[in-house]
Amino acid sequence: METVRVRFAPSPTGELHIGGLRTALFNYLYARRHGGVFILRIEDTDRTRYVPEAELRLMEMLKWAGIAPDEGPQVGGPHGPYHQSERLPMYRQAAEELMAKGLAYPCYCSSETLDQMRQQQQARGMPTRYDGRCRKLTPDDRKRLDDKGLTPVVRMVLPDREERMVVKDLIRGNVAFNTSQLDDQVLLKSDGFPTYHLAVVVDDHAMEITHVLRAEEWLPSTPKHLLLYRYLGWEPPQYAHLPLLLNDDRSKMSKRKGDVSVEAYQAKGYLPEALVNFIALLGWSPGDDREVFTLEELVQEFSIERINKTGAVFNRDKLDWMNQQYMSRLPVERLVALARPFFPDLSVLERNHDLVVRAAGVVQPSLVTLADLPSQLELFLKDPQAPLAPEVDQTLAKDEVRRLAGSMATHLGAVNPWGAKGFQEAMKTVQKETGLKGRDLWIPARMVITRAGEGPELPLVVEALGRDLTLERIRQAAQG
RNA sequence: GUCCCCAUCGUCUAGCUGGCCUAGGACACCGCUCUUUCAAGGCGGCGACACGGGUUCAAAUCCCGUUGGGGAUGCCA
Repeated sequence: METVRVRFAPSPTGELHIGGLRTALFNYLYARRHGGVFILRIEDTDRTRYVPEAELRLMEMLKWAGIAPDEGPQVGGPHGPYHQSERLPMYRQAAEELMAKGLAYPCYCSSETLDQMRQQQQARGMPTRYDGRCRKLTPDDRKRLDDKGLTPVVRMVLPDREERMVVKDLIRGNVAFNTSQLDDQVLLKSDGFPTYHLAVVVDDHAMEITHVLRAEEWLPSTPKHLLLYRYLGWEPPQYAHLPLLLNDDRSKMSKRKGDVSVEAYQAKGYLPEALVNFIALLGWSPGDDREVFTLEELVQEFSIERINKTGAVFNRDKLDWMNQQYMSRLPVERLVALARPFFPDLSVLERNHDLVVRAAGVVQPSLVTLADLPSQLELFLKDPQAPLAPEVDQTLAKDEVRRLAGSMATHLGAVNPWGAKGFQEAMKTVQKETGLKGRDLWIPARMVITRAGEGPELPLVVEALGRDLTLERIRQAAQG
């Protein structure tokens, strides 16, 4: 059996879209599952939308997600170059071959002419298609137009006779189109760059792509591609059109309503493993109730047969849950290391590394994203001079609470070894001595130690804080 | 407008070769519990086969239609 070769072919027009990441992921998974090759090809044929930074960042994002390509601009490979802008001669040659065969022709119509044509057609309730007027141009006509300084585009010719084109889609089955609904598609633009339709066919063939896994929005243009394969005498790849990722209102996922770029989720503190796991489950499922998968497990389980046909809404709540799953499984040291970019002041982190790690272990189960860690750690690292919340300030100002703090200082000072258990024991003595109990004891005690009204279980906080810090805070409260 | 795709809880989905489905799981929501705080955790609850026709002893599962949603209709990808 031939080696599976699949590609992800984004255009560098901005940040990598979540939908793009999912397409890349499915291609990656399919390649890995079948011992194939995953290729990255940069479709930079639209110079008007080109964003210089985009390509590099896009590749960084793939790396971040753990799905770096086997062949592509950075890694190279035997089928390069991997930028379409560097493959112009190949497209030109294909276009010329088609023109020589009478399967393509130069078209001199201006965009104004085309706009008008479409408007008129729409007004009459007709399908909007190029009417083919430039097909009839004689060599003399063309020469005259060339001499006028016009640069034509190259359009493909549709079959004379109406014909049924069948796309064999691995996900949707056979999908039939009638060539009478197709258009004399532009293949080469007047700037000499190819359109997507020509470039994708030429490149997929040249790069020996066996399977095209791409978003469903491409399904309607697949018959054009099939026609081109036939015109050029090439064997088309197999197609699988992936269900779309949707906004809450079920329209195609886009900016406007929430974040759609991978960068945005990285910046919010989502873990790549969680994001990948989450989007893998959008449009695909393993067939049982498992939901948490490593990349390796996804590779083992993945199959095109289990991709479904319906578009999937990108649900942030579930992503949060998924991220939390991964957050809670992280080794604490790693958690802290990954969260570094989210600390406003790294020096605090460095000065208190051991404390930070112990404290991170305490708050870990309740973290949703990496970005949550700094704020959750605040009560462990709080500056003694920092202003207090009004209700904390009021409570700590009470004589009764000063006495409580005094009692705590005495009895906690004697705790040995230091820890949650010793703290509990000592607090029993404090309870007897002060006569305080229940909420009257525990809420002020919490405030004495953490200077906050809420937080993780106090014994755990105390254990993580350590003897010295805890006692220091208690003494400060005792003195008022 | 035209063409194409799709249709199970609010969301992601299981169900695909019809009977094991009084439709399972997860997220969200609600309740209880644990916790002398807030979360997290544990337990439970709410909640769907779009509609109408067929086919069949039997349909969420097959067929047709309707409705609804989406996508495509660019010298963008």
